[in-house]
Amino acid sequence: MADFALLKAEQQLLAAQVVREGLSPDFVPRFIAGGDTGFEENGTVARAAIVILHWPSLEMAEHRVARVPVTLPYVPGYLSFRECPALLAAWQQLTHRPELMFIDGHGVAHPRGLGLASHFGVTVDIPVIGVAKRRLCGDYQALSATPGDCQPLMYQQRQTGWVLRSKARCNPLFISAGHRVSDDMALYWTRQCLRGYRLPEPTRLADAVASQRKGFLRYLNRQ
DNA sequence: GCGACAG
DNA sequence: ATCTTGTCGC
Repeated sequence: MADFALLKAEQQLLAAQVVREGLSPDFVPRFIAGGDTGFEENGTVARAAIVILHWPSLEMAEHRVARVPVTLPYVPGYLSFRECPALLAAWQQLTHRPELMFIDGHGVAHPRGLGLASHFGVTVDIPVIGVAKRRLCGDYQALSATPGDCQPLMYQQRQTGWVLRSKARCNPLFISAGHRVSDDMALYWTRQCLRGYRLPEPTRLADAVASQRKGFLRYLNRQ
């Protein structure tokens, strides 16, 4: 079994390296990436997918998948140690260098400020935004039913991100800075990448690739 | 002690 | 995350 006390100490060291600012108002990326992880072989193998999209069209320019044996069980608060290896393997296969990336999971909206998006961000040192579908920690005021509405996510009297109603009749998204982005820019760019679905395009497409949705891969290989 | 708990 | 079809609601 893993030594979580040791992993906790490592998280604290990495968390100290997280930069919660970046992306000036005039920032214009050429490529935006999206990353997500799935599992196969009864959960013994992690399958990470990273997609590269053109900005502002958000059309896919590249997509890579990496399979890596799982070394740790899923334990809330320690997810990054489970998924980072596979994500890094996919990252090394890329031929494009994105200026911004979205990852399925929390950034600093984590008990020790080091969710997957922050862990990966600090490791590759590029701007990363965390997009989670569920809350890990923190509280927030109720959201209205209006699409686009948002509320700050608070944890121990500090804002750790935003809760965003990205689409009508859908559960909200939990947006947080991963690395080299501010809370506001994380929210801004997430909104910029929304195209009518609950998830922003980078994460939505990475999820489609990682989960190998039937018909999606066939769709990619055609045209 | 009890409840919460990303993917 | 994953095992899985149809079904109710907007």
